[in-house]
Amino acid sequence: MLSYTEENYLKALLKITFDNRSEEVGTNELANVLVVKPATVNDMLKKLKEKELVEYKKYGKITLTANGRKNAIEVLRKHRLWETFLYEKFEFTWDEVHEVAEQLEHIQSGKLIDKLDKFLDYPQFDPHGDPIPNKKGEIKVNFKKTLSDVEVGNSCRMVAVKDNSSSFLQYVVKVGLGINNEIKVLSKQEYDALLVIEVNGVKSSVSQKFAENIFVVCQNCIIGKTCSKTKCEIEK
Amino acid sequence: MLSYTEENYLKALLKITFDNRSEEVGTNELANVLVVKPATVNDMLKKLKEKELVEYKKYGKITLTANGRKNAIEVLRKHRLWETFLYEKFEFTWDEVHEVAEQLEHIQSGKLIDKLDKFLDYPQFDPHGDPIPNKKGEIKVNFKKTLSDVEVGNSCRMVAVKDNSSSFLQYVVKVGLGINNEIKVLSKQEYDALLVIEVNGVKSSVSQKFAENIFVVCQNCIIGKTCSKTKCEIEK
DNA sequence: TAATAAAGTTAGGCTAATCTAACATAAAAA
DNA sequence: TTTTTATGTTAGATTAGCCTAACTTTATTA
Repeated sequence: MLSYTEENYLKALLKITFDNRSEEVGTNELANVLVVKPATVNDMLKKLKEKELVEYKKYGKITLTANGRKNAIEVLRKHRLWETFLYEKFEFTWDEVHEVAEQLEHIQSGKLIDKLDKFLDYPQFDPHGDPIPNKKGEIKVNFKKTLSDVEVGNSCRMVAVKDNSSSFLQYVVKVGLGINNEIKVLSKQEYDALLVIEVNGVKSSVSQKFAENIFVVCQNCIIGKTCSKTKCEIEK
Repeated sequence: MLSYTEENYLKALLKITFDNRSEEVGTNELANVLVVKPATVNDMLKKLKEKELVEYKKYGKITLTANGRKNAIEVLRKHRLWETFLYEKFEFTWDEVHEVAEQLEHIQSGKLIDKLDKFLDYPQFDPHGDPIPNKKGEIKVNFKKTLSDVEVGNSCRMVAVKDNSSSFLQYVVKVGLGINNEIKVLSKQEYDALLVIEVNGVKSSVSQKFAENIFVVCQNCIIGKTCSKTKCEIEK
C-alpha cells in the first residue's frame, strides 16, 4: 500500500514524462512540481527505489518502473474520473474540480472507482480535455499542437489545456474560450509573439505563454493534410 | 485546519459520548476506540486542549468544547452522507460502506458536502439507521432500547445498529435481520441471556452481546404505552 | 579548457503521530 | 483502611516527510 505522499510523487513523475515527452526526469524538476525542496525529493527517491517504483542512479535521471507507472496511472485515472464526476454531477466549474480531485484521488477502494466509472458511463476525457486511463491502465497520449504552433491565418479547434491551475482556467473562460471552440489566428507580433485570435466572432489578444497552454487540433489535421510543424495527434 | 488524525480523535470522542450517554470520556476508553495506546492519546490531548477543542485536567475526564463538538459533528455528517451515497447510488452493501466513508469523511470541500446532501435529497438517516446531522450541526440523538432490553413475548422493530463493523453487519444479514424488520422475542435463557427470536417467520438464537448491538423500538412505544425499562426514544 | 552556473547529494534538524517501559494516581476490593 | 487493580502520565525512541546549509558533480559558456 502506497502512502498519500508516495502516490503524489509517482503522479508527478508521470505528469512530467507526459509534459516533456521524455521518460527522464530530474530531481529539481520533480521538486518544483511537488513544491518541495530537492533534498526532500532525494530522500523520497531512495524509498521509491527501494520499493522498485522508480529507477535512478546517483546524479542520474529518474524513470518510473513498470510498476511505478501502473500505480501512477491508477492515481491519474482516479483523479480524472473524480474531476468528471464533480463537473458533470455536482455542478463544479472547470477551475474548481482540480483541488478537490487532488484529495479524492487517494481514496482506496477498487469498487468505488469501478462504480464511479460506470456511473459516468465510462468517460474518455475529463473536463479539461485530458484522456482518462481505462481500467487496464491504457491511456491515449496525444502529443498535441498548442495554439502557439498554429500559423497566422489558420484556424484550429481547442481540445484541452496544459495548465490546470484555477487562475489559468479562469482566464481561459474570460477570453471566451472552451473545449471544442474554433479559434482563428489573425496575427502574430514579431517581437513578443503576442497573438490576436478570434473566437465566436470575438477578437482577443493573448500572450505567448497563454498560447502554449492551450492544446489544439489545427485545420490541416482536421481536413487530413500533413502538418507543417508538430503533428497534431499521435496515438501511443 | 484540522489534521486527519485530529478529526478522528474528535469523532471518536463524540461517538463515545453518544454510546455512553455521558459527556465524560476516559483516556483508555478513547485509546481503545482509536486503536492506539493511552500514551498516544495523552500526547494528542495536549494538542487538542491547546487548540481549545477539548477540556481536560490531569487524571480527569475529557469533554469536547463547543468548537470541538462542532468539528466532530461536521465529520460525522460527512461520514454518514458518504455512507448513504455509497449505499444508495453505488450499490455498496451495508457492511462495505463504513470503511470507505472513513476515508471520504476527511475530504475538505464545503461545496462538495452541500452538493452531496442535495444529490441525496437531504437524507435524515444513514444505511445503519443513524441520524445524519444537518448543515447547522443539529442532530437527533435517539437513546434507544436494544434488543436485549425487550421483554420475552414482546415484539419490537429494529431501527439501527450500534456496532458498525463489517463482521457484525454480515452476521446481522445472516440472521435475516435488517432495518425496520419486526422482531419477536420468543424466549430468553436464564443462564447466559441467549435469546430466541423470530424474524419474518424464521427463528434464530442470538447471544446477549449480539442483542446489545441491535437498536429497537419496542411494541409498547409503538402503541403509545409507557415502557417498563429504558424509554425507547428521547429527542435531544 | 577552465571558470561559472546549474543540478544533485549529504548531514543534521524539526514536527506529527506513534510506540514501549516505567511511574503515578484513583478506584475497587479485601 | 490497606492492598490490589485499573487508569492515566511521563520520558525516551521511532518513522515519515519535510527543512536548511554545505558540499559534490555535471553541464554550460566564455
